[in-house]
Amino acid sequence: MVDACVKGASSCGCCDAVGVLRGTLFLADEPLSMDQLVEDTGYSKSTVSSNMSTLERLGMAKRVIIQGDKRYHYIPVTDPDSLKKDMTINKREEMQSIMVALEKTERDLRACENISPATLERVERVRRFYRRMDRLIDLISRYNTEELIELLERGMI
Amino acid sequence: MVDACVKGASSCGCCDAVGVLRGTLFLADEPLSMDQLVEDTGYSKSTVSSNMSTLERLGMAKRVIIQGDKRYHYIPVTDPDSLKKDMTINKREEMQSIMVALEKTERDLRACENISPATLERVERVRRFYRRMDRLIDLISRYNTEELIELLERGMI
DNA sequence: CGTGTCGTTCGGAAATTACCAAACGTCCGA
DNA sequence: TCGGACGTTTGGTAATTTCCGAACGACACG
Repeated sequence: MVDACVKGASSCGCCDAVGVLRGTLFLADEPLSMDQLVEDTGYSKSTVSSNMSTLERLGMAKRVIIQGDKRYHYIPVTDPDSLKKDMTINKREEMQSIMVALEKTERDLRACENISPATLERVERVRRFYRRMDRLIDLISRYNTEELIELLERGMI
Repeated sequence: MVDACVKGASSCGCCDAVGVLRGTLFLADEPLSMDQLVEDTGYSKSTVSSNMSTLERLGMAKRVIIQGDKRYHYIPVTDPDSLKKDMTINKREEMQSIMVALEKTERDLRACENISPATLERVERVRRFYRRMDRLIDLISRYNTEELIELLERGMI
């Protein structure tokens, strides 16, 4: 399980520790303090601290306050809506940055004297594609998973 | 433009060179030989060779034969269907590996004596979520982008 | 105001990764 | 069968990244 989290983490550019921490948190029975994470994972306190903040930033973990304990405790984020939301947001940002670059490239190409029409056409086509994909992800984020599946299954017939 | 490709490459776990090569290829007017890629990017022949094969494996570039030239030439893959296909395939594989891990974890938890019901419940919930997402991506891969947008826009009303 | 507990930040060491140059294998023509 | 053009594979090195321990800042309590 931890392995799968490590793989997932590395596929979104994070180091192994992020995956290990996520997996540990995910399998824990109760909210874990930083000391417990240090003990369970074998990483140092500083490593746990910095990587837990990236987990938090990515929306994969949350801090909670335990009554009568002044330390922070972490819980894994597991509700479907949050998970789906994070997925779409990440994908969306990726799309946006590519689209910005494509638009700039298109402008540069047009400004240039001896442009190759084929290249320009290619840039345009890819830009159109990304614009569509962006729109698609936007639409997908407006539905919940159930609705989407139902809608698409209905469309298949 | 090349920058955006580099960012995109690093977001799927590839090194910068993969992005640079992809961007270079994308902006080129014609199919490029390895020598030209070496010259344009400044990387060594060995680096270009190995990274072009990963680009090929990822479905982002293709080899073509130019008449009267025994060297390989590369072209960027830019048609929407291929791009979408690769996106969904990659996402799908990611899902599958997480699901396998979740299933194994669930089995292990059940086999264990003193399991926490809360943990088991959490694993089940997340697994259900991933199963749904997998189904969703499967459905998405069966349509083309236009159809999907139309279907979802219609559903919005 | 000290003191102790927590969590974060910082500098350097260790491990990993990316890259290059050289050696190697393969294919083709002479 | 030799020689040359191409592309791939293989150590070795340089650069990056990860991680740790120590120092630091914040906060609560006596």
